[in-house]
Amino acid sequence: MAHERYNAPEREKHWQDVWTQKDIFRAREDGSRPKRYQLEMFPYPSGNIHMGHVRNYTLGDVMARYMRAKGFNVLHPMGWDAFGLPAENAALERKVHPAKWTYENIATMRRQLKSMGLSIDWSREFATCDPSYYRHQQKLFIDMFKAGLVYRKGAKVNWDPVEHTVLANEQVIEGRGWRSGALVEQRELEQWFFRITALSEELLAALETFDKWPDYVVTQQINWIGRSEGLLVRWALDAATAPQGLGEVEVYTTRPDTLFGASFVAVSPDHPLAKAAAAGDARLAAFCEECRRSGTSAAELETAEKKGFDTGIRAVHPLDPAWTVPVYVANFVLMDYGTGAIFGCPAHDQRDLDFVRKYGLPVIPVVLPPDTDAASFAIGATAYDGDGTMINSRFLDGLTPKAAFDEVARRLEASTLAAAPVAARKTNYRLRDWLISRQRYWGCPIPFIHCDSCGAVPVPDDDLPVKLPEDVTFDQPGNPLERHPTWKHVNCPSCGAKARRETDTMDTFADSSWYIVRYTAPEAATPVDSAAAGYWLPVDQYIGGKEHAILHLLYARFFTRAMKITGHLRIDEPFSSVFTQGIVIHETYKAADGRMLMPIEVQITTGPDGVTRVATEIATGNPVTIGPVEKMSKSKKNVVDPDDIITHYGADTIRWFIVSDSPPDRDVQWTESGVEAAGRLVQRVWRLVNEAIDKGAEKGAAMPAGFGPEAEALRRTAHKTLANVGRNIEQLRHNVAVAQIYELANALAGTLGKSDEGMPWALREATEIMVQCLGPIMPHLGEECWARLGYNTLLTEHPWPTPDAALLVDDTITIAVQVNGKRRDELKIARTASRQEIETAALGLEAVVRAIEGRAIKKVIVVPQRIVNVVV
RNA sequence: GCGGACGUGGUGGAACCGGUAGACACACAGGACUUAAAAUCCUGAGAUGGCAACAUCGUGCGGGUUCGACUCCCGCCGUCCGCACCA
Repeated sequence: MAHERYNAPEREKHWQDVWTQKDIFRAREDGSRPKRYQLEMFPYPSGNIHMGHVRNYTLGDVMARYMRAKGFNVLHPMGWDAFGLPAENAALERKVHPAKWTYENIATMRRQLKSMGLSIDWSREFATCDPSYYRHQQKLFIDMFKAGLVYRKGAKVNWDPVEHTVLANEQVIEGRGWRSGALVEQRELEQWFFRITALSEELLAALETFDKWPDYVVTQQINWIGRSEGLLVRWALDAATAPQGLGEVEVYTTRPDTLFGASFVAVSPDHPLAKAAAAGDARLAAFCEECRRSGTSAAELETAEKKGFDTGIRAVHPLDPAWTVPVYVANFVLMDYGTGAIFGCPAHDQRDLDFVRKYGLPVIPVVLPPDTDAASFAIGATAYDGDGTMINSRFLDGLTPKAAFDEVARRLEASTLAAAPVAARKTNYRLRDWLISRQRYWGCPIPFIHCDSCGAVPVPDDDLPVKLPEDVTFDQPGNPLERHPTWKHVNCPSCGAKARRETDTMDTFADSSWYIVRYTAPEAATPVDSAAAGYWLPVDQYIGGKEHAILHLLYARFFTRAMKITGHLRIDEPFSSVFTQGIVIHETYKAADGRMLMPIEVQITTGPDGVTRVATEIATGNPVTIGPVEKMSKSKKNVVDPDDIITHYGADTIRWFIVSDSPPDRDVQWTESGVEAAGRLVQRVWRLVNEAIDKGAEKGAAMPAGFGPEAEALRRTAHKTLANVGRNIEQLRHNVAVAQIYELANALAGTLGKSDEGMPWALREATEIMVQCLGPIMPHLGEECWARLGYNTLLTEHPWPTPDAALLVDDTITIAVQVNGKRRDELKIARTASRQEIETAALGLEAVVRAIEGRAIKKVIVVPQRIVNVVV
């Protein structure tokens, strides 16, 4: 019987309408079922969805649909990370208001996401730029301020004098603003900070329990927090050389064991000691100024020379009052780490060694590497930072560095300088407080009012939200909020005097740090509905790009803890499990005249050798060079528009292809032939299902008493596929699940023409299993087949079947037989066969006898159900 | 420099806890159907030698452990990513 082709675009629309009408993806709290909060990182509404979105949301949707079928009460929401700079740039370039631009993009992208057939609860959708969202963020901000987790302080920023704005480090290119080209100034501005460092230790400690996070993410977060154990050591300054009023300098060190190898002390150009010394020394002042001016970009730092300036001041060694070392101002000492001052031990620190070689200071080795002769040990061009035995260190000699560390700490803690202990143990962190002030319009207004007498006063609850004014223009540089005629002029909520509204807005990372919580009750009058949050949180699985492995995840972790401290939440961590997906890559194409071409402008054929791929430009017929496979990007032009694929092939095809072939955590290469294969599979499944229905048993027919071998084999394949597909989806190995569904489809196709006892029943069973297995990945086709199979219920609402355990293990198995580790034959034998039976059968195999060549058998290793190895 | 990941046919990848390497898919070749094409279906295929049976080699390179290594250990090489003067 001939069957119509499956009309994907038409049927997909139909099933999406059915799902919407029945409202089946709406999530409700239900204590009778286990909950599952499945979340993918919400998109920035930049204009259109791209393949990265398709991959992200497909991976999550397959999981959400599978978990739903497994009986979980699933929350799977979607929203918009809608504040941000691109909207302001669009306003600048196209004279369109950021809100209009943003909401138009949201409308487009919502339509595109819906065309993918995602099982999203759209009733919970929100955009972070909506006052109904950010008013609660303002409330959280004020509560965090009251809890001491928000504060203001002066901070150095990159100031663009033309744009009148602060620039991120990435926006400073060779010392100039990326947009204006103006020389960037370092300005000290009062800025708002989150006190994330207050939680350094607990943010670090909890990482140890993250067994369902990628290891690399945990490692990167550990490094980012950067805990180190050290000692604060106060060095007295030689009074004869020190500036007036300065008696000491405090350094931070993780290697107090190497103190007897010290040859200098160095301070940052911004250190008070440097400033005091520069006050009386014009050349030093000029040196400090030069250090401040030099770039802070990674590239510049890498090549920057280690430079120092001898202040003439001498510092007294804390373990020997008779020993002094010079104090330098050095460009490589950072003011905002430790104390902004260090002591240098060149023998055991490469950077110190480089510095000392330049300025001719002594190098004293104090750690002797193992199995090295003390008399001949010397430091050349390379510092030694390994373990060993202390030497040249008086009372430390012979100790390990670790023991020496403790001994120095003990002695210095006990001795005093100016009536206080010389040293104290100190744990330091690389993590800095989170600067969130942005001198921008399109962000969440910071809800504070500056009053000359009361200081920074929070906006009262009743006055929230502080809404962005809509009547702003972008025709001049700077922050529109600053120059708005009325917005910032308000009265102090505390004393009533004339005051000034804060015009900074928040870093958009703040918006995305708690949206996961808001999804649990997006309409709640308070930031959090504790019943809803208590039911749904934490997120059971979070899926998104690797680029957010550090900051976004860390900030969301911080917010969760801060919301607990301020009484909004009762959990510590937002994500039980995190998964980071790879990117979508594609070949690049270059025409002879150097133009990059898009994939749709290029036709690929196979060359005369049958292997080489040949590309031609469709419009001109000219040859095209196939370039490297790279991340899809507009500049490389190697982008494929998801809309085109969905229109042409349908959503199921794009979903199937994007999870095929490559493991989800690796990059996936988009190929035209791969999409065609996915499109073919859609039609093939439809044909197979129809043919199987023609030849199969009626829906609900009684299971026959027995099955012939062909029917039995099909049943085994079907049940194994069912078990494997479920397991692989749970482990986010979608590509393997896809391969297994192919295997079942192949088995079904191979069995269709065969007649065997019980075959009609087995055909229907295998077909239903295949449809259910592909349902989470190709939900529309799944529904269509399900209806064709005679069901008037939805596949989406049908429980995931339990495989028959008896069919998952074979009675007869095939095991390999090796001779001296080389496979020589295979053996079909009962699964329950004893070692002796297996050995006898294996030794009787003709190929095995031949391979033994009459040699004496030393031993036979038999691993039942696995392998036999004959050793001769 | 520090940290992390990866390396398997022409291609993407599979291989559970150390047990038949190459599942599945792409590309390719041959065949069926067709006047023909498209679509579809079937078959083949790691490399080398051989008509074949079969043999040898084979998971980046070099060692090691083991009856047996893509898998574990040691040392290299290469690619990619993150951080980067952190005392």
